[in-house]
Formats: sequence, C-alpha cells, structure tokens
Amino acid sequence: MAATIDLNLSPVCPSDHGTHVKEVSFSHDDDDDDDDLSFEKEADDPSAGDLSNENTKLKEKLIIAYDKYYSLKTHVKKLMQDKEELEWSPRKRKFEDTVQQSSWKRLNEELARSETKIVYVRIDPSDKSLVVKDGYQWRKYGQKVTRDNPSPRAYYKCSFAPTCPVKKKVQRSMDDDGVVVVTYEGEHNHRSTMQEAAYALAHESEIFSTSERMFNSPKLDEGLVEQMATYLSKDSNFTSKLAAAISSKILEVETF
DNA sequence: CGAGTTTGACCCGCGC
DNA sequence: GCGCGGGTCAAACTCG
Repeated sequence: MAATIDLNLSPVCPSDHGTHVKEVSFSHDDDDDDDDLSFEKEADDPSAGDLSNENTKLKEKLIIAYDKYYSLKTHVKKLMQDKEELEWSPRKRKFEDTVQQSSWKRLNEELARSETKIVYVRIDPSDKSLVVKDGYQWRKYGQKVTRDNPSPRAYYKCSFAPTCPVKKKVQRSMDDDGVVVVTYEGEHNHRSTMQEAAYALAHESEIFSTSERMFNSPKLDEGLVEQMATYLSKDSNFTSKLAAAISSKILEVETF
C-alpha cells in the first residue's frame, strides 16, 4: 500500500483580509489500505459573504477532520502495540529467564537510545530539495553521494533543542524518484511544534475517552472546536504539520 | 547580523 | 598498511 498525503493547500493568513477560507473540503478514501487525505482552499467570492455560515461550515469540517485524525491515531497506536508485542514477546520472555532484571532494563534503555527508524515519504519528483516536513526543526550539516545511490544523501541534526541528539539522513529512493528515504537516529527529548498543539488539544479532549464516544456524540465540545480553529489561524502550518505527522506515522508502521 | 546551507577536508571503521 | 566509503566538521557563503 502506498499512503500519500496531498499538502497542496495555501495557509490561511489572518492578516490577509483579501482572502479567507471559502471552503475546506476533506476527502477520505474509505479503503483501509490507502489513506488519502487532501485539503482544498478556494479563493473567496466577495458576494458569497455570510461569515457566520462559513464559520459553521468550517467548524463542521474541523469536527470531521478531528474525528478522522483521532480514529486514525488510535488505529496507528494499536498497530504499533501489536507489532511490538509480536516482535518482542517470545524473545523477551526467553531472554528474561536468563538475564537479570537490571541488565534487561539497561539493554532496553540502550536500544531506545540507539533507536533507528526508516520512513518513506512521497514527495514531488521534480522537487530536488530533499526537504521533509515532519514537525521538527533540522539543521543540515553535510551531504554525500553514496556508492549505491546516485542521488546525494543529506545529513541533518535536530536544531529545535540544543541538547536533542536526534539525527536524520534523507536520500531519494533508487526505485522511485518520487519517494525519499528518511532515516531517524535517536529519540527527541522534546515535543515537536505539532505535538505541542496536539498535547494542548489532548488536554481539552479528555472527555472523549474513546472514538466511539466521539462518533456517538451528537454535539462536540465547542471549546475544542474553537481551539482547533485558533490553531489553524495562529499557525499557518498547523494543517500541514498535522498531515505530515500523521503520514510519517502511517509510513513508519508500513516500514516495519 | 544571525541562522541555515554548501562543500571540500578530515576522521574512522572495515575489508583486503 | 592501504584504499575505500560513510559520516562529520568547519570555513565560506547565502538569505532574510
């Protein structure tokens, strides 16, 4: 399966009074094997002008988007847990029989520190910049052409926090020009800009303990919707960060 | 002027 | 020991 996320949207700039969101359409392919999210923004027609109607529409769209984000997030979490259990349980049990608890703990910490994740990200094949938006801030410190792949490999360090040890390597795939292979090394010791927003939202949405409750609930928390709207207007990249974070999670699961 | 990028030089591990 | 290749450093450069 190939999950692609189309981020072809113009950010909504609050200071730009000439245009505002006329319609935000959220399409979702129901096929489980292919999650395809896309947003569209159209230029405003001044004659169409009922702002409160548009606000209501926007809220509805946000509710749907949040519904889908939440159920997707739950699904991804479950997949990762299943995978972890499948991969580790037999080995772990056998290993724990022979190794002392403390050694196991130390080994686990070591593994967490040296964790390497490979993520495949679909990009525009004509885009040569090797830039992958994943909600973190990166500083490029090198570029090399490797033997096995004619396209250069770029080296990045996380520059969001000075103490963050995470590095990533980005290289175009040999097989598919429209796919870049991103290798992450280490664990972030801070939240991404996108996670900061999601964290705030999670606090707001604690009342929704399960996705079923959300789907059964006829009326969503207005405050939550308002807050999402605030994030959308304050952070013009919020939507793309959200989409990028979700897509990287999906692709991450695919990789395993 | 500060932050980020580019790029050649350098370091280090590995295979022969 | 030598050469090769991947990874990192750091000075020069670019850009906002």
